[in-house]
Amino acid sequence: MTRRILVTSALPYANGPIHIGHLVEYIQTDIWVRFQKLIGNRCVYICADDTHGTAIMIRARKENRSEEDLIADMSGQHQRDFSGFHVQFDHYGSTHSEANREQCHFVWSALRKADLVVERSVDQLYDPEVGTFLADRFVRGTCPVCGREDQPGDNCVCGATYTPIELINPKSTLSGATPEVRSAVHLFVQLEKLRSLLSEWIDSSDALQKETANYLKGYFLAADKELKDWDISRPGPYFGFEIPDSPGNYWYVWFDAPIGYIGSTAQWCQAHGESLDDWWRSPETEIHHFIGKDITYFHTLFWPGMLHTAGFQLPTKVHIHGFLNVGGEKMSKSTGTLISAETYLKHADPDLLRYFYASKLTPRVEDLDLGIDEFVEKVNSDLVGKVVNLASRVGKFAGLTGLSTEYPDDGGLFERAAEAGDAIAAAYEATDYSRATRLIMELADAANPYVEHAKPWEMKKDPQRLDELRDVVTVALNLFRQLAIYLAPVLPSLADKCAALLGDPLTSWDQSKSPLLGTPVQKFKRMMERLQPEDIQKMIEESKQAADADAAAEALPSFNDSDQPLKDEPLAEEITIEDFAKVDLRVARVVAAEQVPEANKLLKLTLSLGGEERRQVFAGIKAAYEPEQLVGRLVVMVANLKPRKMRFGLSEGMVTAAGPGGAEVFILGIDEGAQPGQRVH
RNA sequence: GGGCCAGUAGCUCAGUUGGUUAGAGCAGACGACUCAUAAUCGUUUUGUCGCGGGUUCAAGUCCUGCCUGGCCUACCA
Repeated sequence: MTRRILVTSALPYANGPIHIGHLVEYIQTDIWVRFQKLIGNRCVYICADDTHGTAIMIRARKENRSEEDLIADMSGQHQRDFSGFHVQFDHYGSTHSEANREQCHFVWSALRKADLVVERSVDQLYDPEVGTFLADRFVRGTCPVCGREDQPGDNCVCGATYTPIELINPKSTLSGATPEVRSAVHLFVQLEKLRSLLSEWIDSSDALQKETANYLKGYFLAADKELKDWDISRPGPYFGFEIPDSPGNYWYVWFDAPIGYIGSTAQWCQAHGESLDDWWRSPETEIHHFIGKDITYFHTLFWPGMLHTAGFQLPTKVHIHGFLNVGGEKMSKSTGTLISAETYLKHADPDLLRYFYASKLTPRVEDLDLGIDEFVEKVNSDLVGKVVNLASRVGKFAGLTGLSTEYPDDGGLFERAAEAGDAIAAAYEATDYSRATRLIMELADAANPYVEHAKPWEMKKDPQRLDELRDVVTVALNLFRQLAIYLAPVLPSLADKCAALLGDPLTSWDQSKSPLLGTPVQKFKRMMERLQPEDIQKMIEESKQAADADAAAEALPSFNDSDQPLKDEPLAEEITIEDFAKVDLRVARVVAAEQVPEANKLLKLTLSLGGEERRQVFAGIKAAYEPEQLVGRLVVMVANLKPRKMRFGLSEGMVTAAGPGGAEVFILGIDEGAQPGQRVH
């Protein structure tokens, strides 16, 4: 029976590029979807960019462009990266779409009708400079419990948890300003009213891995605790959808993000003449969400509550995976292990990472580790040494012989591999890809000795033995073809290459059950390159450099320079280097500075050009500098300026400075190490 | 503090409801082959199955205590 299955991955946030950590999930999901399609189920893979929230708003401002422009840009990048890793969505939408707004309105009115929404005033920190309320992660300050400085807004390394309002000396990470406490009305969903529904769903639906169900029951749904109300609004300004019956308030990004699954499906339905109800309101349809463990509660409490209230089907299964570590450590920018999809693709084949993740993924909520040596050894040994090599070692003969018209005796290898198909399929179905790849490699391990013992290279030397040779080729390539089919969900491009070699598209799992016979074989081409440890090193190196560059850029103040000065005083006429050389600029040290009581603007400076050389200069900087500030400083002077007799004495040069005048005068300094008397070239 | 998971050969792991001398792949050693991307094939070394108790005719497998490591502990996308 054909199942109808809707599959989603979590929506990537539009505030950053896709990295190899994200890819665990998209590859996990894509493998499952490809598997479902291969065995003939009706399966649709839906995703979208998650675009709303303060972070997007702030970043758009910083980059001086509209949010729409920013998210369009990011969505393009995301889709490019996913496609680079052969992650194939049926539809990729955006939470910032009319389709999604419509669904949000619908869910919202259902929540209102069910009387689940309450209003309450909330005290929150507000950044007066940026003009926005601050989420916890946008505040840092001193821990009220242990006194450590520069701690996050909600907890401290000492283990204490608190609210940002309790922080001592809080600072906004957006502007550095000191936030003030302001109160605003927020809207809450009363989850407690949905307790029995949620309990029952968690208990009896089989939608959750056992450890997740236990965790939820023990922690959130414990008998002695109430489910807290869920704050789903944010006061403006906020990049998102305004709440229709609460002007000035916007839905919190976590309200409209999961609804984005539905909104994006609606777009797909629109484009393909499908009915949304068939996919979200039909008990005939399975709904599978793939998510990371960090967003468990959003998908297992709030989301089912919303779905149920709005009359949608509850998820059939929420598949939760752990995080990616690299070399046993958390990924980090500074060590270069937070490798972006883009960087990876410059140095290695995406299928290798797909295979490695597959070999590590189980149905459990466990973190997985990308060990660099392990990665290289695993993919080279399994994929190149075993699988591809099987085709490669008979590839040259195959062009001559083609495939036999009857399947030869292979000692039962093909049949055993065909029988293994069910167990492999069951492992894919259960998202136990580790098991699936292990079973497949057992088959590959059995196939290579066949070729070894058959000795096709001896047959090739004897024209009399062409039929025998053809039989060996037929067996080897059919065993290879089985492997390619079984691995097709993981390695789509290998399946394509196998199909091209044999002139027979791989479209169905059942093709693994009967051998391909009586057809010619195309000229063999290499199907996969070995991975070199240096390839990975290059990725890490490049990521590290990118991180350093980012950090450097971050450290700089944002350069938002006005164009006014240049307008006030346009550039002078072009000169030659000779013209410039006429001006003798010298480093000089201010050895004395004094007020000139009768002058309105002048200070009298004594400048040293080193040794005994002294110049007396009157400078118009009285309003900007105190004499004491200047003594000892190095300045740049025009040393060959014709001396000018002034009312207070002779001025023997000029100190260079910029600014419109008055108090706005800035003397040119020079970096440490320069010596008085040196010329400026 | 509480909860969950894991601890099996140098490495990554498999060991179904307890049942014969505990397995695979990789790495190592020796040998073979040359069709193949220094790939492959054969033989082969290595384990107090974290530690201590207990149940049983029989425990890596069940119970219990402990040790070690990891993860989680509601407004962070």
